[in-house]
Amino acid sequence: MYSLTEENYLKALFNIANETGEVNVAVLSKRLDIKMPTVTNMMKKLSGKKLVHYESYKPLHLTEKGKKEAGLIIRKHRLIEMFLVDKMKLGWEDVHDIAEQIEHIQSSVFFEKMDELLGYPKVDPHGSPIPDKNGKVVWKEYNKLSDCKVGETVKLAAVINTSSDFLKFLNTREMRLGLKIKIKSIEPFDKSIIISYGKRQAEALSNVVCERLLVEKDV
Amino acid sequence: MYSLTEENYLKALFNIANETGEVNVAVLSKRLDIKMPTVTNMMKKLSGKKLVHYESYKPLHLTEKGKKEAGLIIRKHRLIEMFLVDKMKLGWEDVHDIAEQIEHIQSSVFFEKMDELLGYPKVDPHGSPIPDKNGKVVWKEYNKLSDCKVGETVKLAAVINTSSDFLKFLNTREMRLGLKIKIKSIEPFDKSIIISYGKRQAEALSNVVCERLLVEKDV
DNA sequence: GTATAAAGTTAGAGTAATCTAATAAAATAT
DNA sequence: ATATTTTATTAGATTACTCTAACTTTATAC
Repeated sequence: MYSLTEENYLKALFNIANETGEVNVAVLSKRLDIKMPTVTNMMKKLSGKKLVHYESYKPLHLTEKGKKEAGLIIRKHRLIEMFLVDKMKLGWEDVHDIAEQIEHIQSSVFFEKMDELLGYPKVDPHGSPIPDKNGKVVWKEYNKLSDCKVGETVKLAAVINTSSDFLKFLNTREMRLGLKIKIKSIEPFDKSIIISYGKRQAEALSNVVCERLLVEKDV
Repeated sequence: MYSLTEENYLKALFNIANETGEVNVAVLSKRLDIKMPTVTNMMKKLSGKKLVHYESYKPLHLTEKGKKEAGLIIRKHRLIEMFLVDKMKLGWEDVHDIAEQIEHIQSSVFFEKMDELLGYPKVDPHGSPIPDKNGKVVWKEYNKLSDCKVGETVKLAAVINTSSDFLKFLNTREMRLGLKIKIKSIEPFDKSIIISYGKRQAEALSNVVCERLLVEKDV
C-alpha cells in the first residue's frame, strides 16, 4: 500500500501533532533524522496522495485520509507492544524498537489474531490508547502527576515520552501502570515531590519525572 | 547488517541449493521474480561482500559466510512459522507469507524469547529443520511416501514444497505431521496409492502428492 | 524598522535496486 | 559441424529516497 518510508512520515506527523499540536518541516526533520529538503520533497509527494495538506512555508497537517492511515499504523504498533509485553514477557522498556519494525507488516489475519489473543486491549503497555480499526483514537483525559496537590491519592495511568531510559528508571523504583500513589509533599523551590506507594513510604521524584507521569484522580 | 533485498537473495540461494543442488542465474531469477541482469548485478555485489562465489557463466555458490547468514535468516523464518502456528493458532497454510515479512527483523531478544517460549523447537510446522544459532542445519533422512512399499506403516514427518494450495489439500484430508499412515495398495499404472489412517480406511493419493510427503519408517 | 537568525525551498547529485535492449557465451538440436 | 535456443552479461535508463549547496521566506532581536 504505502512504502515503509511513507508510513514512517505519517506516523511521525500523527505523533508530533498529538504531542505538541503544530508540526513543521524542521520538527519533522529532527524527529525522523532526515534533512529538511528531503522532508519538503516527501510532503509534496504525500500531498499528491492526499495524505497531507501542504502549502509552502505553512505548518503541516494530515488530511482525514492521512490521519486514518497513520492511526492504523499506530494501532499496529501499540498492539504489537501489548503483545510483546503480555504474551512474550518482554519489558516495557524493550518493546518500542521491535514494534517499530513489525508495525510495517501487511497481514490482516496476523493483527486480528493478535487483537483477539490480547482480548481487544484499549491501551498499550505505556498507557497510550490503541486506535480502533478505523484508525480513530480517543485520548482519556489524564492529569500530570506534577499538577496534583498534596494529600491526593492517584493511580498511574500512562507515561509520556516513553524512552527506554525513563522506563528503566521507573523499573528501579518499582513503578508500573495501575500503581496507587499518595502525594505526601511538594517542594515549592523545584517542584520535586515526595510520594508513597506500595512498600515505599517516601520516594522523591523530580518535576521532570512528574511531568511525564499521567494519573487518574478518582481512585 | 544486510539489506532486506540482500537477505532475500541469500535465502533463495540457500533454499534452491537444498532443493535441487545447483543454482544458476536463470533459476534464481525465476524464484525471485527478478530479471536476470539484476540478478547478475547482485551476485557481483554479494561476491564483493564474500557471501557468494561468483564467476561469469558458472553456477552460483554461497560461501561459508553466505551459508551462515542464509541459515540465520531461515532460522528466523522457521521459528516465526512455529510461533504463528503454536502460539497464535494460525493454520500451517497461512504462515509462510507472514514469516517472510517478519524474518527481516533485527532483534536478538525477540527471537531468543520466541525460541524459549517454543521450547527450542528443532523443526518448523512443515517438518523442515530449524537451523541452529550458527546457521547450521541438519536434514534428517526421510523417505518419500511414493517410495514406500505396500503393507508398510509410516509416520508423516515433513512436507516438501509447502504451497498454500497443497497444505489446504492436506487439511481437507485431515492430514497433519505425526500422522500414522498404512500403505494399502499401489496402482502400477500411475503409481497412485491407497492409504489408511485415523478414521479413514481408504484414501487415494496421486503420485504427485506422494512425492511431496516425507515419512519416517520406524514407527 | 532594519539586521540577524531560523525555517523552508530549489537545484543538482548520489545510491540501491530495478528494468529493457542489445550482445555474447554456452548448451542443445539437427 | 553448424544452426538454434537458452543462459548470461553489458550498457544505459528509471524510480524511490536521500544528500549538500545555494537561495528565499518568515520570524526574532535589538
